[in-house]
Amino acid sequence: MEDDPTPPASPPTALDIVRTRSLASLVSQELEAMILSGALPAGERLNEQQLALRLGVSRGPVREAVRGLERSGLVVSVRNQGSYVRSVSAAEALEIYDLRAALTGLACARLAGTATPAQLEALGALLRRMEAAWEADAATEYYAANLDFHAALLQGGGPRGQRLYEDLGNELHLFRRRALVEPENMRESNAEHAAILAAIAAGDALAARAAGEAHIAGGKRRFQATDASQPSARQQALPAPRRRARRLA
Amino acid sequence: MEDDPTPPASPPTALDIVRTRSLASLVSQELEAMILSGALPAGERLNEQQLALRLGVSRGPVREAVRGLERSGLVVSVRNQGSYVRSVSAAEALEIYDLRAALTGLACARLAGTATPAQLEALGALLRRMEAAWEADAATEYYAANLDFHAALLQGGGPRGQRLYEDLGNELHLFRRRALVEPENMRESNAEHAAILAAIAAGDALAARAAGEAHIAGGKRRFQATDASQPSARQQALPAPRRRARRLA
DNA sequence: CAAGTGCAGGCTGTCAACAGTTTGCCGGGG
DNA sequence: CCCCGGCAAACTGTTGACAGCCTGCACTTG
Repeated sequence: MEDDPTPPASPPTALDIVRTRSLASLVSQELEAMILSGALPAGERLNEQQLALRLGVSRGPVREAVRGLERSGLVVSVRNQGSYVRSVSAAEALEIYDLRAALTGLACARLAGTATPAQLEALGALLRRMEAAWEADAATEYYAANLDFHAALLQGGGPRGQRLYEDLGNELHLFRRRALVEPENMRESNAEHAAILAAIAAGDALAARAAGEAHIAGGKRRFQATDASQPSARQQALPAPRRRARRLA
Repeated sequence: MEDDPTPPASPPTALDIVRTRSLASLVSQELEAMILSGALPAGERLNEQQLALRLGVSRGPVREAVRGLERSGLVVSVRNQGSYVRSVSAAEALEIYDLRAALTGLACARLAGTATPAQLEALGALLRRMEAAWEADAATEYYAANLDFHAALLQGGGPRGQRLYEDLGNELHLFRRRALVEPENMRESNAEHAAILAAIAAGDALAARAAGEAHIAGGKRRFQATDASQPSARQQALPAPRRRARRLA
């Protein structure tokens, strides 16, 4: 979407950012990115002072940001002890897959009844993009297109479900470094994508729902296969017992 | 830890509360209750100073609490302008029903495979409680038992889904004052409850899922019927344009 | 040598104050 | 009569500072 009836879709001016976003929201965004990128691994302790210093702000906005992240499930806090990047257990990861499957199925079903030709064409384009990426063996490109495909799917389902799906996907990143889509899986995964699109295009809500659910279930299966996912009986609730900065002398 | 590995389910001591909960979390809890009870209606502006004064704390904890509520969808904030209790449009309310249906179906399906006799008995007891409430024409009692029944259902599904369901239920309260369950609806609703329990007891995951979804879909239908739900084309994004405290003189 | 105790340091929880922005009101001009 | 610029109040955004708690080390004691 280059330009629109709304203001000329300008790349958000620096001035606009300052005028519309508070420091707390920016810090929240930054922390979320750091967590999802792995710069702050699961179990890591969040030192407010350190983060504030590093981001060049006061502790207030940092605390507000952490509260938000706590609500969204990326962080857990203990009074007088600190906040930690949440670690997701294997059981929780599997449940999250189930939830995403239900959400995806719902979105696909609705999309089967409401999809416009433009939407169908956009989905088809993403499908071809993934196919091309698979043939070129470009894993990261496939990964990006895959993300876009799912986003487009969920967007057709409704705004609330979309946000839920994104949040759950973020949480999934907290189960260790997730295994990226393996090459041999790309083909299987994309075949499922095609099935989803076909059902939507046919206007068959039930089939679309089943295909959407089956796709995420397949992802869950592939996830279980690659990641042995029986590390220890249960992951500890508070992984990093507060690593203290070592005194110099 | 007075005398046991797991202290005898003591009602949380005042000291424990002080020791484990921060002011921010308590304020968050309080604000949430005020919003859900209708004391702070949808669209209402949240004045930080006023709330802080009223709750006897500083603005810091209030701000942190509001950030959490913002993430959970109960509040929307605009920089330099304030925070408002979110108003949910009719379209959003309907989507939320769909999401809850999917979540409930998922939980029922899983429960059909894992339910213990104790869980089945507990669900049965709640069912009878609702029936008794219906015969006694005790709407509030029915309402409470209904809440418990659904909570028990979702509890069997998994902790993450349960929290999601609760959050969505809370959001639903923001669509005006929701109409309580009408007397004639109680019987229909409870029949659906019985169908759910029967399917779970039979261990039929597919039927349980369908029954769970159908029940929420029924709720959606009843919701649409009672609440005309076409108030105006779309609800304004920022309902209360900042009512300013009137000067005295 | 093991266990218990006291102390220092760091960090969180909370508060009060300052700066910037928005809002509503009032008066002057077209 | 309507519109517009200036003004003052209120409120939010942010910061810095203080108090209390927890942690870990060192020392003492049996």
